[in-house]
Amino acid sequence: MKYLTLAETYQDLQATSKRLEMRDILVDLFRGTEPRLMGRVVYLTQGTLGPDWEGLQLGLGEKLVSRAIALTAGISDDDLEALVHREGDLGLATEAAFASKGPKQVQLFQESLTVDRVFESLTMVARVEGSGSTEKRIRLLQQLLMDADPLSARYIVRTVVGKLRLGIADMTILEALEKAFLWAEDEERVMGSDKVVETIYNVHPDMGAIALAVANEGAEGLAGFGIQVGVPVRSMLAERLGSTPEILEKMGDRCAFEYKYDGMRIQAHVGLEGVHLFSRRMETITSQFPDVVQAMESAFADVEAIMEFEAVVHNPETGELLPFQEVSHRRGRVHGLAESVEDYPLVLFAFDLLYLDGEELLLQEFQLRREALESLLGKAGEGPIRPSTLRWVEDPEGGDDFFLEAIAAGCEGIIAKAIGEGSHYRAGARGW
DNA sequence: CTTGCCTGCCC
DNA sequence: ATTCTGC
DNA sequence: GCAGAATGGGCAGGCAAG
Repeated sequence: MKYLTLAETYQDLQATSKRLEMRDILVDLFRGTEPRLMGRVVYLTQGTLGPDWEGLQLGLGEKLVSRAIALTAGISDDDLEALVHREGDLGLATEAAFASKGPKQVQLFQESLTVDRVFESLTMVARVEGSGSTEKRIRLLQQLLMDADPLSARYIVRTVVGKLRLGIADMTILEALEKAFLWAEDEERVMGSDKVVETIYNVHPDMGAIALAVANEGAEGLAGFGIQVGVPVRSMLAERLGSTPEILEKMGDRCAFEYKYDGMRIQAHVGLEGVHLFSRRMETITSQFPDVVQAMESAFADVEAIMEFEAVVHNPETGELLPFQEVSHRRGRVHGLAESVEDYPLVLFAFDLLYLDGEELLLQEFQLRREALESLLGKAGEGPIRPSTLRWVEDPEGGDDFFLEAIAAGCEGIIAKAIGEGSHYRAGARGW
């Protein structure tokens, strides 16, 4: 498959803002794609090269990509900057530069770019490291752009800087996958009626792998993708509500209030093969938190579980909780890990349990998950792992006190959580 | 060796 | 994280 | 109400340059 085919599809997508139309453009693309290529096509359309937890980074942003473009098009940095200003973004500027004096001129003997070539080149860019790697990354991108027609160049550049701006993202791609491979040809349904693919994606957020499976095997391909220790579950998120009446309307008269800790979210997976930690955005952060790994190992031996925590730096002498800024010193840390563990000691407030010893708890009501969590934590004993502070509420009007209490405890506020019917864990959605 | 740009990811 | 837009 | 894009503050690491 030519990359230009993909680029033309992207152009079509940009031409409309109607979501159903966008979805159908993607459906046509997917149905016309060799199954073998579906993983790569979907990753590129997402603007990635693999699942988030694999941590591939291109390591090129606006500045460095600009250098590659200027070199390839044979224009000065200043000229390129002027073009960006005129055209609106770096992708369009590249297209314009290539169209007027593009490298197409030297292209008589080259084959046009394929999806494979683009994907593999970008993967190479992501893999380079060490001294001289910046230069090498730029050169690799330059070589790729050298063979690109103007339209392809627009989207390659946007992919690398991480701003495809197609008007579509995860949800639309998932719906398109569903329609392309699970619906009969020409079938029409209410949008989002089944959401089989999305449901799988929520517990196995690797769209390339899912696309490949569903393109090759249809619905049966989805069988192998259930919730699994070691694979992150998409986080359920909170939305901001301004007032008690709003909370009442959203949650009904009975709900739970919980401290909203000013820390960093960690999804912990413990199992027979060790501990895995993931960030809210499904990045692997295991090696950055050896203290957390150790705490999990000693608290949850012989257990298989997926739990969610808010990690907060505290003062062990006073028990005082410290603000987000403190825990942010630990994010991304590779050097001086032992010192940072000392300097920024963590408390881990457990607030949800998604999986326990072969049992999926995602679909259970909040009370049940909370009970299971507390009983699991009961076995953990003393230590940095604690249950989040929670209050079952009969009368939400009385939430003001709890709010003030949370603020006094060093928290950002409170979170209202629905209970009872419909209070399952809504992975990937805003529901708290 | 130190400094500062650049990138990526947390909120 | 928040804010804005279009459907 | 949802999906997507754009934007902000702040931190650490990797690398290039001095």
